[in-house]
Amino acid sequence: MAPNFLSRKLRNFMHLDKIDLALLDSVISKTRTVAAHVDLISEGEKPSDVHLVLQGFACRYKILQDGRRQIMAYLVPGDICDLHVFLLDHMDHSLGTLSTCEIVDLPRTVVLELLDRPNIARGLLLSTMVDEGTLREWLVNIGQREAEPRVAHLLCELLARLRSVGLVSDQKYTLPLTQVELADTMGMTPVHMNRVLQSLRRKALISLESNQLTVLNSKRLESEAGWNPNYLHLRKVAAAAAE
Amino acid sequence: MAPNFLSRKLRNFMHLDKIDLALLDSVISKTRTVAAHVDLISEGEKPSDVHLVLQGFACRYKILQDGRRQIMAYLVPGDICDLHVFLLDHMDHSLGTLSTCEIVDLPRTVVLELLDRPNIARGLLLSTMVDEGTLREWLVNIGQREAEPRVAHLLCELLARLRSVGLVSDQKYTLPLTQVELADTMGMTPVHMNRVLQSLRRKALISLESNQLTVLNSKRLESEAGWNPNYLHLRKVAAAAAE
DNA sequence: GGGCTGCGCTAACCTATGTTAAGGTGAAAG
DNA sequence: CTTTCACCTTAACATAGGTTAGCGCAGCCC
Repeated sequence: MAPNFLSRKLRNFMHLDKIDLALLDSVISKTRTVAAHVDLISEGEKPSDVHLVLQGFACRYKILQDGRRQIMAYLVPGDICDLHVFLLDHMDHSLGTLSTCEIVDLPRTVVLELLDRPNIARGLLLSTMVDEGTLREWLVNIGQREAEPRVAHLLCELLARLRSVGLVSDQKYTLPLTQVELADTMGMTPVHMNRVLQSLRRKALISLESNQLTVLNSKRLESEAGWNPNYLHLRKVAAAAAE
Repeated sequence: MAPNFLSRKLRNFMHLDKIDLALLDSVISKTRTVAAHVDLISEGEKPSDVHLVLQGFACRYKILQDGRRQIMAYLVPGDICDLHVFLLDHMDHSLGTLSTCEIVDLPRTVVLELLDRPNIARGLLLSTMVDEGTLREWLVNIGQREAEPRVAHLLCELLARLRSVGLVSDQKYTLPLTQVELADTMGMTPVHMNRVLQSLRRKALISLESNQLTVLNSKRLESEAGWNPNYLHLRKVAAAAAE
């Protein structure tokens, strides 16, 4: 059975006991596979389930009148979205897959069941707050940093986030995104995104081919990015033994 | 006594009964005045109280190593920040005043008291979600829009938000910010901020003098901005009678 | 096998925005 | 009354990043 990325993630924040872990395992049993570039829910719709990503990359995004798209968040394995979404009666943005994904739809009742377990509840709330912090950091990133440090920052963040759920080995992770999608994330054009990636490669900070991203020199990449991981609030539990 | 901006705001989302209103009134009795440009809490500190703004403008912001500042949110009268902040053990950003402010510090116990009233709790949760939606919209704004529509968008948002708490009359509101602060909000330089404001004035879309902003032509300002207020989720209760 | 199509890459050119510098005004301070 | 200081304003110049266009390659369909 696939590792439970949700419990892996929550254990970055909280200790979970056997019962918690069993509940989390049961919750992810009904997976569905969603193709790339498919909406899980679209702007304007009434939210129904909470979505949990177990594999692949999904995102939040908005499309403007003129067709420009801004990707506002990546959802990677272990990420759960919109814990409290039931309160709203229409989505003000869309949620869609970027790559092929394994998704779990959590109906309201199941969410409430999870929130009944104190440590799971705290973990989920904390990870919601981390999502918000991440959003704020993205705003800073786009508002203040020039293109190259901006991209470097994103790559550092993904390294940290994916590592926290065990998806990094050897400073390498899968980045199943096209340059157009990266550009729409960073608020720049695909042409410029390409220029930046070339430059990062030329400086031997990263390598990226066929969706495999390797951080070749994390020290320098981080300093280029002005990287400070405090907003991920990951220091709580140092060790996270594999399942 | 000053109007209770918190209950005004919550009544945009939920119906509140007499007991709710009385509780909200009692909660805002211990106000303190904070001078402009003072931190309510700084990055790295352990959060203690939840802060409520009753008058003036405050903001969330971060400062980068090189001294650049990004303002990530405005807190205007009625805004409450970080309902769940007690969960975190250090702030990943700062909270500070922009103008002179009236602030209420809500200790944990008072917050819990508020959350005990179901309609207040739902209202607070909803307004937290609106804050998040606003943050996402700011990301889109900075990521995708050019300077002039970007500023126009901010001014439209403030018109809507301040109107929802009764602080707009005659398409006019108080904007107690310098052009430097506006620039730090919009991810641009003060010089360019000035150019944009001049241009909006020349087009007779706004007037702005001594911190009074008037929207002269909201139709055209909104179309310039690509304005869509759906993310404020304000349509719930149409009427909001004054206290 | 030939033609699409999506994606990465590059070049030449253009423009929105940043940079630097300096003058003007009004309010506060001495 | 004079000085100072914060803020607004404008101008001249510099550049990061946008725009447009085109090539090459790999995978896929017929």
